[in-house]
Amino acid sequence: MSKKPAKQSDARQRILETAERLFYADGVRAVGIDRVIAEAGVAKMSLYNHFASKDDLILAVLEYREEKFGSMFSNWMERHLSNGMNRLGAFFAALKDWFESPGFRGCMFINARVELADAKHPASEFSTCHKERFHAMLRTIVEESGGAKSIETVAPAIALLVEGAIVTAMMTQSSEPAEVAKNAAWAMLADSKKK
Amino acid sequence: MSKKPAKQSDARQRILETAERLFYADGVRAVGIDRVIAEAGVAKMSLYNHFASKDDLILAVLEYREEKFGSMFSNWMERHLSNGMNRLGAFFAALKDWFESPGFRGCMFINARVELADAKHPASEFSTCHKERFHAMLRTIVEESGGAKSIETVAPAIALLVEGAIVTAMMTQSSEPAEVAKNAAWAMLADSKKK
DNA sequence: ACAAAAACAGACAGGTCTGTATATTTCATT
DNA sequence: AATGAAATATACAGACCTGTCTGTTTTTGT
Repeated sequence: MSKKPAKQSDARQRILETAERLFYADGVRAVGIDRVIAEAGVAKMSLYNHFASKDDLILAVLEYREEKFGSMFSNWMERHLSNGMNRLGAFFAALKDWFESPGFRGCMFINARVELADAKHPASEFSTCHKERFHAMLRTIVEESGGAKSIETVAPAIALLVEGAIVTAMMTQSSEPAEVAKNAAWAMLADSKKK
Repeated sequence: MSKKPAKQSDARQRILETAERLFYADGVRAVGIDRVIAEAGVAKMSLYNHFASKDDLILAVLEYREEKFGSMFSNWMERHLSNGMNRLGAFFAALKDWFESPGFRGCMFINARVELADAKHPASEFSTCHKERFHAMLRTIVEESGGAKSIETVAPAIALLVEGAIVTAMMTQSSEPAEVAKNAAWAMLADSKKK
């Protein structure tokens, strides 16, 4: 008995989605609470009932972003996988899809880390942890795609290529870095197999 | 006759140096004009006599930063070059020196681009141009260091490695990415020569 | 239908921000 | 010593920021 409330608050979800959109587009510092509640269509007290402070909201948004971005990226990859592409190829194709998606402005976790400046800020620490998880995922893809002997050196190098591609795509507003990174990663993998 | 003033304003230089330090450490949005003038020891009107607005100051600081960072990086490289290292090796050694320098917080131009969000902001456009210049310099180093046949593909890939290393070093507060990038760059160059 | 929880609206406090205005002081050159 | 440019100190306007407080209305579970 007793169906637990179970229905997560509606206002909370609207706040998260709106804040993610605004924070990503304009930056966590540039966007004020007033703008979030106005565009989310909620009362200020609703926000402060769900989140202790703006810093708390930023952290919650990043947690939400990790999930949403993860499934978005998975979807892109799935589409390429179902076209017969191998996993690493699908990864870089998805990377390109991301760079070309409307409103692309780089990696939200890097951006938050830069904007907050404080390495001890919970959102900063979460961002660093997200990068670890992202690189671990990339590493399994590399493992599965090429039987590289020296995975210990190849995977971190490919991670750098990907991070560099993200930043360069953001700076130049171009998806070309995805191609450059893909080709370099392939060459590295092929080279690693030869040895 | 008439020795032109010739002596560049003292206050202006103090403002630039102080603003560069604060903007780099805490971010251009987090640091207010009041803090800049307080730590520079100048009057507010002195700042607004030399710079039309804060946006104008940010741009001037980035121009100043490009020069200062360029000579700092050159000095690091020179030291390694005089130890018999080749140019690309010296580049990555200098990169590591930078990562380990006190107060390292990534690339100021990337950071400014992220914080300002607006791609049309003069400081954003300057940052993008700086990256072009930086990558052009890196390309000549790659050309001189290895007789890579396929410089057209190797140089941009190494640029991605470097950008990725900068961002990852900033996120993880570690200089290890410099090593990873160096080894990957060497492997790519060696591979390129084989063909 | 009723009581409790949640969301709403809106004012407000206290602080910070950029940029301006005003009036005084320092200082190099003549 | 006189003059004019530059730097100074300080106050202020107007906007924005986070977070709180006080009520009212809507929704929800029993």
